[in-house]
Amino acid sequence: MEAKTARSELTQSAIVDVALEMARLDGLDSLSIGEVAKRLNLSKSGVFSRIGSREALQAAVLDAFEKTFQQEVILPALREPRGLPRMDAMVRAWLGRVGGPHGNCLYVAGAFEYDDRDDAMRERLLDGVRRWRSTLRRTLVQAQDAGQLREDADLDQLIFELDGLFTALVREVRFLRTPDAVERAWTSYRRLMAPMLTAPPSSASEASR
Amino acid sequence: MEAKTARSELTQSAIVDVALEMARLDGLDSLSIGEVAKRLNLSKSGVFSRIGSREALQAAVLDAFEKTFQQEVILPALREPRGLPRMDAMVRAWLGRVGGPHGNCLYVAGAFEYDDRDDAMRERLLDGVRRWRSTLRRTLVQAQDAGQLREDADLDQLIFELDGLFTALVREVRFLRTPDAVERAWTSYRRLMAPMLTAPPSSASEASR
DNA sequence: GCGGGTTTCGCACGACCGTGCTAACTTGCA
DNA sequence: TGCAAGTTAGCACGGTCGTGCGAAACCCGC
Repeated sequence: MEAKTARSELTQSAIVDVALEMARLDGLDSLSIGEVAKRLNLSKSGVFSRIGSREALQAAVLDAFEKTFQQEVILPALREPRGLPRMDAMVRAWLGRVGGPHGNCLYVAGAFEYDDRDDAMRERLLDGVRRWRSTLRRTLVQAQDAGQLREDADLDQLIFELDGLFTALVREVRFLRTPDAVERAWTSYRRLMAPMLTAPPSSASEASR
Repeated sequence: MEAKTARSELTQSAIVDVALEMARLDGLDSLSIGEVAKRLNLSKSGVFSRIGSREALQAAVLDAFEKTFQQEVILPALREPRGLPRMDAMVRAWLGRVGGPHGNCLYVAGAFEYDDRDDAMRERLLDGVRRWRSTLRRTLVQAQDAGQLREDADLDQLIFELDGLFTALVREVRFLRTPDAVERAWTSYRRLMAPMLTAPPSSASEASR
């Protein structure tokens, strides 16, 4: 089960790669070992012996997703200065992702697969979402510290609306397939932030677009 | 397959009832005929012969959901005067639903099950969402006609944000299980509408809360 | 009470699921 | 080169799935 050779690690990561791809399209819950095996020209038990169990595969896929999420959304934003610019960068990266080919977000779509459940996978998903939200919060607090965001801004409310905007965008792009959905989301973001800003010199949130 | 007796219609509706219940919890896609049969103490083929096929059952469930949606959200609002009051009533009914035991919305959750597909069920779901949005639009237009909503309000943008708010709320309540999520959604709704109102005498949107 | 139509059941089929077990294969080290 | 360890395949098991088909049960009009 555990990887002990270079080769096994290679197939392991190939498995997780293709499983992540599948989970993005059909959801974490409809991952099947047999289908993964078919796409890799492996035997079902070959895949199984590598990953240990279906649930372990789902967990590994979630980890892999978290990694790409960090890579594509959070890490680039860390190159921007703390506070609003970093916030804008994160939002820009997030919105950009949804438009792309790998636009689906397991933290969004997974929420609706596991909402009325109570198992380990739901907890895992929750952890991911909580991490993401605490990153948002940290950035917003830094914006407050920098004097860019009003001190009396209700951060919980703001985070609810921001994460809600992301959720809505995924639905709009992938289900409704509205062509200008990303544009609409940008407009929403600006409208959302504007009243919270401390009389910006030239609307930091708008300028960074 | 078709109902020809009073009794058959009764079992038919019993089947759809329990199937709707199940679809609300686990999603339209994980409906299974065997599970429905088990919960009704019927044989699997008994259920099957009544509904014709799994897909027909899903369609019937969707129709039943639409009916309850009309009943619980749209119909009560029609008793309010056109325009903003009716809009507020619809939103109030919607938000109230999510808090309740049957809070899940197939138009929201289903969107994430069928987003990357291209079959008849997706089309059916889309039709439902489009109907709902056109109801929203009609009400907003009536609010404009009544001089309550600014003529230059971007209705498409507003509808995106409103429906997005509903989507976000479902996730917040059922997945995150944030206790005061409905309160947050109300706050969002008021913030969303406020800039669009035509200098209200005493904020119609707030008063109706 | 009996007959005919309607409804439900029992059973079977093939497909796919996750998971074990054992044998075959590949690889790296002595 | 040979041996041991690690990796994959083959196969089987029990389960659930949707779907068909023929027989049983039921209900209603005569």
